[in-house]
Amino acid sequence: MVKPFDKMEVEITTEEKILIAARKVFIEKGWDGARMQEIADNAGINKALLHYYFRNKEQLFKRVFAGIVGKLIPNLNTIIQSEQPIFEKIQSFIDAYIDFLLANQELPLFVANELSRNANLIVGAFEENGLKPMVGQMVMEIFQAIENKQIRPINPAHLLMSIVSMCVFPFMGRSIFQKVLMQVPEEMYQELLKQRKKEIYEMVYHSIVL
Amino acid sequence: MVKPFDKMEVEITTEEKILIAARKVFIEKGWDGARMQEIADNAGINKALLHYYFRNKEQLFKRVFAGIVGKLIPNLNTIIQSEQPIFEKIQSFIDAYIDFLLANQELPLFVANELSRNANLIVGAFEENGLKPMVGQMVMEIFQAIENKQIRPINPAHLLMSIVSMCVFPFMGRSIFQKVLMQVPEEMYQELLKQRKKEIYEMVYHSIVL
DNA sequence: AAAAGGTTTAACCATTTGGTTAAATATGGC
DNA sequence: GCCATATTTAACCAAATGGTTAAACCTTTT
Repeated sequence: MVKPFDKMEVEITTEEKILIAARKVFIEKGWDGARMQEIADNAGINKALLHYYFRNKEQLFKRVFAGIVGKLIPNLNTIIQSEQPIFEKIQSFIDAYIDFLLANQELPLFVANELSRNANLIVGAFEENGLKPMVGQMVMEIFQAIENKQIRPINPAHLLMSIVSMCVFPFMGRSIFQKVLMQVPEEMYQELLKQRKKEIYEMVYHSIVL
Repeated sequence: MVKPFDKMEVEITTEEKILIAARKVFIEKGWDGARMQEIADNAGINKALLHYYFRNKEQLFKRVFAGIVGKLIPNLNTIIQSEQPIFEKIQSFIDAYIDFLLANQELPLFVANELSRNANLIVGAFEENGLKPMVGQMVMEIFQAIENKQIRPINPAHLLMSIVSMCVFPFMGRSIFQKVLMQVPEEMYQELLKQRKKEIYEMVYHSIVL
C-alpha cells in the first residue's frame, strides 16, 4: 500500500479532462454537431473555464485531431519498417490495423468525414505532426515479392487498397452493414469484427499465393 | 427539329429544383452543416418559397434521403435475383455496385454518417420504402457453391463483407486514401477507381477458386 | 376580368450558439 | 497571511439559423 512516488503524474489535469471530453463529443457529433457546452458538461466544468483553456472551438478541435492521427500512423509505420517476410508482414499489418480499430471503432468515420469537409485544416494537422504513412515502401516490397515469384502478379496499389478496405470498412460503414445489410444485433456484429483479422488474412493469402 | 410531344414532362418543376438542390447541399454538408438558405440559393428561389413547399428541414431531408436509398438497393436486388452461375453473379454484383458508386461518389460517406448519427430516423426511411437488400439469399448461394465444390470453404458473411468493403471503401474513405495514404491528384485517383471493377473481381476470384 | 395558386420581398421572431466579461471564490505555494 | 492561478457563477452579446407572416406581384386558368 505504498504510494507510488510519481503519484502526481497520474492525476488528471483539467486540460486532459477537457481533451478527453472534447474527443468524445467531436467523434460522436462531428465538428458541426459538437457543442462547446456539451464538451464542458462532459468534462465536468463550465463554459467559461473551457474557453479559459482553449481560446475557441477550432483550436480545441485541432488539438483533439492531432492527438488522434498521432496514434495510428506511427503504429503502422513501425510494422511496415519491420524486417519480415512478405506474408508475415501483411499479417502483422492486418493484425495491428484491426487491433487499433477495435479499440477506436468510431474513429474512421469521424476522420473521413472531417477530412472530406475540411480538407485544408485537417491535412495540415497531419503535416504539422510530421505524419506520413510509408505506403511507398510497402508498394516497393510487393513489387519485389512479385519479381521473386513469391506472389502472383497484382497491382500493388490495388492490393493495398483492398487490404485497407477490408480492414476499415466494417468499422467505418458499420451503420450500413449492421443496420441495413446484415441486420444483426450489436454483440453479433462485434463478434464478426473480431473474426475479421483471420478472415482478411486468409482472403488476401489465397488471392496472391502462387 | 420536331418538339417532343411529352415536352411538358421534361420541364423541371420547382419542387424538383428544390429536391435537387437539397440533395446536393445535404450530401455536401450533412444534416448539421446544411443550411436552408443555401438550399434555397442553390434552387434559385427564396427561403419563403422553400418552406412553402417543404414545411421544415426534417421533412425535406426525409424526402431527399428516401430518394437516395430508393436507388441502390433495388438495383442490387435485381442482380442478386438474376439466374447466373456464382462467379458471374459475383462479377455482375461488383460491376453494378462500382458503376453506381462512380455515378454517386459522395453518397456512401453521407449515408454512413447520417445513419450513425440519426439511426431511428434513417432506418425508418428504408423500411417505409420497403427496401431490404436480399443479403440472405446471397449467403445461401455461396453456401451451396461451397457444397458443390465450386469454391473453397469460406464464411459467406465475411466474403460478402469483403466484397462490399473493397467496392465501397475507396469511395467512402476517399479523403483518407487520396489525401493521406496515397497522396495522388484527383484524376489519378479517378483512374484507380475505374480500375477497381476488374481488380476486385480478380482478387475475389483468386481467393475463392479451387 | 376575376380567381387561384405560384413567387417574391422583406421584415420579423425565438432560439441556439460561440464567445466574452467581471466579480466572487477556492486553492496551493511562498 | 499574501499572492497567483484555477474555477465558478451569471449575466451578457452578436451572429447565425430555422421558421413565420403579410403584402404585393406574376402567370395561368376559367
